[in-house]
Amino acid sequence: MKQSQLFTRTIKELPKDETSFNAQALIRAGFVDKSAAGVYSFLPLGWKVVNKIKDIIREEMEAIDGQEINMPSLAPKENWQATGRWDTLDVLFKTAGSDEKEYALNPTHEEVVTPLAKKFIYSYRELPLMVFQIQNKFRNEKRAKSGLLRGREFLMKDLYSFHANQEDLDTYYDRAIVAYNNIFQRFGLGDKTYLTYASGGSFAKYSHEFQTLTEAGEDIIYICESCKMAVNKEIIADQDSCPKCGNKDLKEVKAVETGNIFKLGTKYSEPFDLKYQDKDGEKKLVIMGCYGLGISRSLGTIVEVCHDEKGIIWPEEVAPFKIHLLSLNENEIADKIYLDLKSQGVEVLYDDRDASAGEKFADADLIGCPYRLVVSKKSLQAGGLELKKRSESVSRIISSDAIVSELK
RNA sequence: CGGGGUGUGGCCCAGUUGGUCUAAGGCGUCUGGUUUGGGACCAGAAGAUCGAGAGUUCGAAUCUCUCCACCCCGACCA
Repeated sequence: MKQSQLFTRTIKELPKDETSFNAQALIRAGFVDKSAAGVYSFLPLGWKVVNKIKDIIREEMEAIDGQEINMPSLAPKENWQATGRWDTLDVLFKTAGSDEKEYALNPTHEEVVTPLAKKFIYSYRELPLMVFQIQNKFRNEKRAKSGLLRGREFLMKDLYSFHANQEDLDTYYDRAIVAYNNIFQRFGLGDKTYLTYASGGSFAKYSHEFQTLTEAGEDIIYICESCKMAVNKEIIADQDSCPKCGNKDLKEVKAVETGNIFKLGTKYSEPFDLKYQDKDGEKKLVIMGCYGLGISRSLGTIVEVCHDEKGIIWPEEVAPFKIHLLSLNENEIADKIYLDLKSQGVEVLYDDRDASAGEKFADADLIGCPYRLVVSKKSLQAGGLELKKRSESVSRIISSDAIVSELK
């Protein structure tokens, strides 16, 4: 992508109506635009990151036998009345159609996926079944805050699993934990993300959250450093030690809930009467699990965790582009390198603008691609191009012949 | 939802004891020229219902009332 053609530009000054780092950096660097409190557009750079995140999630969900689907954002009022949540869930956006039929803008999809599953699950032979989607969710938060960390419309992956019995759910749940760990590892958040015991609501003793350590988070958790588990403050009263090793020396930290997985049991199969016929011929309630992961929230979290005073430092797997190629008045040579890299499938953002060196360097730091490649008189005299990692301060010269093989 | 704060060209802002405000400056944009290793310089240009509505007044960005939006703290967060 040529930066001269890129939709949106970087801005020098901090947006005055944002104080969270993720929102400031993402707006300044041109990744997102805010249209209302907690409602953001993703611009080309931001959407590229979203798609990297989606690809990772998709791979890991398919690896645990999830099948991707897409459910509607609108759900008829009756679905939400069936579980009683039409009246009790205060974050539910409600809207009316022209026929005065009322709908919910789905904040989660148990009320949609359960009746959907009912249409296709009849026998134990169809279980287990796992479906997931990556979709916009709507929650009418009393107060949207912290940039992308708490929005009213946001991107989320939600997977739902259907099982014949509790043991099968338990086994699958553990596989999901492994998949989630892989995902956060690939996001570059592995070291900072803790599997955390949290409230299970009315239907299970505990749920598990994936909490990523950052001061920008609004949750308080207690971490056990020896086994990398944590306990959410909300349940610390009944769980004052590490649930895994019994360690009582827990450390209080702030974190953001990037994922949350639940054993739903029959909470939703009951109201929708989702049953299957077992080997013995008996009709039994399907046992369910749900597994959420905030995509836009993860994006914001990555920015909170991976940055310095100059800007974002994208982990390689989620970076909008691998390389930021800067031409300092050497567009002829840079054009060629750009085309070479592109033809080899290397993702390059090429700063071909007629801008000063200082502006290009500042933008490269702000946007935060993992590698910066500079073509200038100076670099050519030194024997090629200057290559620098965004995360490091040292640079080195590589010959133009070696670039493609080095960076592919 | 309670408390606090802020709304002035696309962005950041000055101006608010009412009076050359016919709204200043910086960034960005456009034109011309000079520049090019850490957000360059010169000259010129375009761009504003001063958040909205109502009111007070000879006169309102400035005062009053109502409303709206955004940010922060708190509460809330299957």
